[in-house]
Amino acid sequence: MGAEPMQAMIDKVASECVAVRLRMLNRIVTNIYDDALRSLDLKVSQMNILVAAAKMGTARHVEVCEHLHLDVSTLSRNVERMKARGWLEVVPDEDGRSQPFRLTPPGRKLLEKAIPAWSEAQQQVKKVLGEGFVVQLNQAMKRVSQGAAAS
Amino acid sequence: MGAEPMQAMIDKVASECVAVRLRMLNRIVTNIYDDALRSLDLKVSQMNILVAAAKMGTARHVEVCEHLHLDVSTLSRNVERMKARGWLEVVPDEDGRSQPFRLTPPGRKLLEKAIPAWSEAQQQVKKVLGEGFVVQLNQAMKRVSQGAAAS
DNA sequence: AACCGATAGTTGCATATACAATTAAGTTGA
DNA sequence: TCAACTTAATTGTATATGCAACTATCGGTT
Repeated sequence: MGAEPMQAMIDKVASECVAVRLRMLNRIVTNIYDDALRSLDLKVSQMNILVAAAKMGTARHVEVCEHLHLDVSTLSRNVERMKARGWLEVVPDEDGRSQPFRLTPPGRKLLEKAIPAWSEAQQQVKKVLGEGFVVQLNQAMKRVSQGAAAS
Repeated sequence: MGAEPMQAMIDKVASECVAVRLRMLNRIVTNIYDDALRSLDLKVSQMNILVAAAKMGTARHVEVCEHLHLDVSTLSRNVERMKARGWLEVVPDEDGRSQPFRLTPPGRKLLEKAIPAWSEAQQQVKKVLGEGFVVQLNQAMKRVSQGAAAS
């Protein structure tokens, strides 16, 4: 395997690289959801955070990051933007280090308005990607979530 | 389906949204490849462009964008960075609008050095995601590439 | 009480991404 | 020929992302 001519290896990368395809699909799918949400001035990345907050009630950064496999600095900036828009608010906490946040009423309202648009995008994406892909995606995420904890 | 209580819908988004999982997996997988390539000061996003250029010889922006499903403005900035690093160069063209580019010798050299690191990351990712996922990913991309042309 | 290590978030910096608007250049039709 | 349209790429603006370094706070030890 190590002695293949270079051009063959380049062809192999082009035709087999998981990252290329996953990143492409991510761009395509993200754009479909973002299109559906555009009239609400909401992006799917932010909707994910709204949903996480809605589920958690009071959300700590680290918990959300573990849940979404996001770097804490990324979440910090995202939450900042969403606080500025009035969708999230900080909840006081005895621990002076932590800045747990929760949905504001306008944030919840927005999430409720977003759900019909989400449903359309979700349906469209499932149709395009196929049921088999969705099943495998869920399984892969389960595996990764377990494996990531171990590393 | 339209009359479900809101909390149930939020739970549904949290548990079923394809975008959430695909974006998570994209972050995780991208980080694995980027880790493997870090010593070369190369990211997998840029490696993808090097590979496309290597395959195409002389690459026009629009062609690369169609191939990778990338917005042209995104590619423009990426190519800009990679030209600045000496990995790509513009090829003169009769059409004054087009700025086709190709690998420079250092760009090719870098790509060759990157391939062993890529192989390790690729192997690791395939093991974590499972063969079933990779098969479905390839199929989904085929479907999307055809469907995208029609839209 | 003072120090030390761990933990929670933020900030500096760089890249990646896309939409909208713009610039530049080619093409076409009156 | 020149105006209108089209095509190729860049630029303005904003969000998303992650690594490294930093700040602030908490807890435990001495």
